[in-house]
Amino acid sequence: MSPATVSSVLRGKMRVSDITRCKVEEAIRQLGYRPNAVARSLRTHESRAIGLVVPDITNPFYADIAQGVTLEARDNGYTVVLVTTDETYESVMDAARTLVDRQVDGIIFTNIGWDYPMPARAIEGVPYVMVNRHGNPVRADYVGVDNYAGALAAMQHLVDLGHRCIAFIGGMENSSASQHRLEGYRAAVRRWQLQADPDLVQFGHLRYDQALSLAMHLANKHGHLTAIFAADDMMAMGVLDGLDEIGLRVPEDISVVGFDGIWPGALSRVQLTTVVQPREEIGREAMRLIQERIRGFNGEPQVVQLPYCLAIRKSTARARRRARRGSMTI
Amino acid sequence: MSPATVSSVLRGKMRVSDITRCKVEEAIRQLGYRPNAVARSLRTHESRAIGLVVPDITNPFYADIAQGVTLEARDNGYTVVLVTTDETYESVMDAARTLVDRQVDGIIFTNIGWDYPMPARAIEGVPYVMVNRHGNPVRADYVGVDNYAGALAAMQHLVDLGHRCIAFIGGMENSSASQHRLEGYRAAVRRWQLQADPDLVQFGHLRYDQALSLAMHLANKHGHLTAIFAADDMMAMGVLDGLDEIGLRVPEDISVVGFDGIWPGALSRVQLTTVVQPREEIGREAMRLIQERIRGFNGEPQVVQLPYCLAIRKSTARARRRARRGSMTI
DNA sequence: CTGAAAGCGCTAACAG
DNA sequence: CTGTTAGCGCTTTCAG
Repeated sequence: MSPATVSSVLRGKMRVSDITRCKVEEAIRQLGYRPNAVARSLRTHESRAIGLVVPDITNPFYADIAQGVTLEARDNGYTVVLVTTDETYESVMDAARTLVDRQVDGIIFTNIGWDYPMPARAIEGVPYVMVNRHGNPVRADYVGVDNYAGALAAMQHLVDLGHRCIAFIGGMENSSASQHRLEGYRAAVRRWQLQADPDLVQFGHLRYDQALSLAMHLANKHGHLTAIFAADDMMAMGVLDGLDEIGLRVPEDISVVGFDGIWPGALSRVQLTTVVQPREEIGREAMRLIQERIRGFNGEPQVVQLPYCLAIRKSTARARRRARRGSMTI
Repeated sequence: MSPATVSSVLRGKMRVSDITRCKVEEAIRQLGYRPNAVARSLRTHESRAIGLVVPDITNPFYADIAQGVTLEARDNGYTVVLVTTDETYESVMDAARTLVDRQVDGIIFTNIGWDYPMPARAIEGVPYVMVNRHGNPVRADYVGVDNYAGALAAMQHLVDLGHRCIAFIGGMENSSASQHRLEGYRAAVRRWQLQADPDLVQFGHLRYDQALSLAMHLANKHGHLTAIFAADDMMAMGVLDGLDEIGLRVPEDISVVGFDGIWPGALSRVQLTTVVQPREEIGREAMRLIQERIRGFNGEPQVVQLPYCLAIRKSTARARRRARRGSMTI
């Protein structure tokens, strides 16, 4: 039996008679034959693998996205090559190069800086999509939520509760997501004429510990501060813990809102109010977009904004004047 | 210039003169040439890729292990192919087949059943290591902690606090990790003559929601119950939330101990006492073991037990008789 | 020290 | 409908 015939059977081509097809299938079963995907890739220039670039798989936000990507990939016969970066341009490009060298059919980038000169030479010709952050201007397909509107909704919620002095703790300054959330915050400050002190805007670089100390600093310095809006849940949880540390109660003394909707925020002990993103669905959608491109779709960059949703839990409440620490109750 | 020469330069062979080496390197830079890893793999029968099989990347325990694997892989020029399973034998074998077809150099399996007939035909010849669970008997390299001793330490801590009626919520029954933790629990029951009721041992299958309802059930049914030892932190957090739900306070009414040491348990709102495993290090060690095998090491299966550590936080306290719900305080 | 040639396992194009 | 052939891009003998 010729290799070409076997190949045809495997690929389900219609050019082979039912009788030989059966014989081939039988032989395959007998010998336990498994085709070599690497040889196939070399020949067809298609690896059926996609690269997934995340800064930190340890953060449930990315883990959830990875879950979505992985499931959707499996359903479509794709395999996922996972690469982590340290958020620097160099490491992202390294990741891209590795992936391209391995001939992945496409790359999904999550959370990379919007000032990166993508597509760089490293990924010439390989389709890619951006998740959660996009470039400036948008040069590739993007999936995420409307960060501006989400932030505005969070702020609106706080304003409805009577808060007038609200701090914002942002993530990475070179990220479209952070910038749009900050714009949402600023729009709210203008629209409802909230206290507008530049010192109320700080950047915690998406890190729990930085947010923790920023929260302590802000709360101590600004006696009127009654609410903090953190640009992601990791930071929001840092804020919660920082506030605990200086004896401030949430939500009685200070309200806290996060962004993302990772599961630890929903624990009954935490009950973080937050703007929840459909993370797994974002991952799946990214996988769908990349497949379109792989199949040759060549239209303008698509921007897919999935719906967010404000989960009002127990970290927010009506604004009340804070009792000063160490003073008598007024 | 012949391809052979270029190849020699790339592979750092000593057979090429410095002068041509420079010329080649220059040309490579000029043309932005990047070698095709797929072609190389086909030729050398080495893909420099390893497969990582996890049940659920969304669980921080696996995410942390994946982080360790990924970092160690990157440091050694390996790439990680991530596959998720649904914990069934079939899906694990599917994952293995996919990985083997793609010619990965080795596979790291986390948390697969110990009754699986590994090595199965699917992975004949491809080295693999098991993380957190091993087969029965041990047929491959394994990395984890001493689950028996860890469980015993957790129990000892509870006994030291005066607890005599302690429930155990286990994970998967067909897992070595769960079984060893259960043995630790049973040894403690015998050694310190604790209350030994078979109904105090339940299985929550590593799921938050199942542990949540089991905790409510156990606490309601067993009035003397003063402590619960959950076989992993996800379940322990379910226990915490279940207890909250029926108005029981932790640790005043009931103490809770977990296993793993995932970060959400350390939040100041949660403060879960737990047996912490060095998860990232476990991932790194798994990657190291697999590389030894890939390099041809062919000795007996190695069992690497990394040190655990009991983190005593705020979910455990001295045992006290519980006030019965709805009754007056005694 | 360098080049020519063979071939990894597969698929596509072409003949029979 | 089936078999033969050529090559995907690389590495590795083996000659020169």
